[in-house]
Parts: sequence; C-alpha cells; structure tokens
Amino acid sequence: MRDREDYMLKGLSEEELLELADLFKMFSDSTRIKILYDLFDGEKNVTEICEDIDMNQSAVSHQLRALKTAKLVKSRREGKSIVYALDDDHVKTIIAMGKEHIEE
Amino acid sequence: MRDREDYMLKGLSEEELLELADLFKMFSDSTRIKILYDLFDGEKNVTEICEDIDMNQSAVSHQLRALKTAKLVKSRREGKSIVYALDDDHVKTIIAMGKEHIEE
DNA sequence: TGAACATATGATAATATATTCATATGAAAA
DNA sequence: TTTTCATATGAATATATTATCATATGTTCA
Repeated sequence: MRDREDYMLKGLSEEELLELADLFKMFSDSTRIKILYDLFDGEKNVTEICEDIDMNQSAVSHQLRALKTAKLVKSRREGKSIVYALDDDHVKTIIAMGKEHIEE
Repeated sequence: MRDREDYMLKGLSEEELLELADLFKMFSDSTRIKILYDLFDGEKNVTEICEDIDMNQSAVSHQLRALKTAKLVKSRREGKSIVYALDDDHVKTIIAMGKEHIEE
C-alpha cells in the first residue's frame, strides 16, 4: 500500500472515497432504505415509522441514529414524540436513480 | 410481520425495496466504489484496475463479479485480458449525488 | 505442447453489521 | 409524584461481508 496521504484516484482522496462508501452504506440496508422512503412524503415520529415499515421500535431507533449521524435525517421533539424528516435534497434523487436502475 | 406478499410501502413492494438495498450495497464498499470510479473514464482490464486502486488481483476479481452480477459493469475478453466497463448510465449520477452530499 | 501471463474461484478467517432484549431517559397526564 | 407513553441506548448474539491464500481456468506465444 502506498502512503495513505498521497493516495488519490482522479481527484478524490482515499478519505473522500471512504466517506462516499459510508454514505451509500446508509442506503444499503433494507430497514434504513424503508425509513428514508417512508419519509419521502413528510415528517413522521418514530411510532409511525415503526408501523409503516413494520419493524420494532429498537431496531428503528438504532437505524435512525445511523441516518442522523450521516446527516440524512434530522429530528425535533414534539411533546412526547420525536419527529424525523429527511435532511438532504439528494436523498430523493439517489433513491430515484436506484429505482430507475432496478426497473430496467 | 404481515404477509410478505402484501407488504407495500407507497408503491414499492418488499421485494423491490430489497433490490434497491442490494443495489446500493454495491456502492457501499470502498473497493467497489473505487473500481466504479476508476471506470468513469473508460474501460480497463483487471490488471490496470488493480494498479489504479492499489488492491490485489483476487480481491478486485471478487468485487468485479459482484458488480457484474448487479449489472453495474460489463466485461469482454480481449486476448489474455478481460476488459471491464460501466454498464449503467445511472452509476455516474448516483456517485455524483453522493459526492455532492459529502461536499456540503 | 508447455511455459508464461491474466483472470476467476473456493475456502477460510477476520471483521463488520443488524436485530433483539432489557433497561434507561424524558415528557405528559392523571 | 407516580404512572404511562415515546424514544434511546448498551450488550449480546447471529449473520453477512471482505480480504487473503491457494489453486484452477483460459489464452497466447515460443
């Protein structure tokens, strides 16, 4: 392996490539992609998401945290609930491109 | 869990959602995304790819097979070599969207 | 034909990831 | 201020994924 520092593939550093992979990792799990897709039509609290995608609360919470860390969703408290929403315009585009690919 | 058959999240079936996740899984590994990105500027044989991304031949071959199964790359023989190329127009768009996200 | 080159493949071991369970935290309502 | 509702979190287990090693397959050329 060359030095980590000077590894570059056409303008993208090793670090940026790892970041890219980590980003797409968020879309690579069916629970997470269901959550993202569920949020396409607006914000929802955790309970609603659980019902929509038919997964238990703990699993959903864990994945929501991952999505939030990746800055793909944001959250705010509303009374007892926490409401989640998409936090990136590219999310819809990325998923739409994916849909087009599998529909071919 | 409801019946697998009738589970649907806004027009996408369970099966399509799994397909989507599997597609994005291809972008979620740094070796694979390096390969895809390396093929942005045209076809290359396996040896060239190995050199560009600085990974050993076996690992690259394994990942190329995965990418081919996912219909993201195609290959053809050219003498002793096998030449790989991108096989989907959406690949560039998907990666470009990812780049935009991480650059924010 | 056999040596050299290019790629693919199977098995294994190391690592990463997701779900579940139990429980903690935090807000509201009785 | 205790109970209930909503969400988060840590630990443990189960599963999936990846790189490596050894070797097989296929091609060219002497």
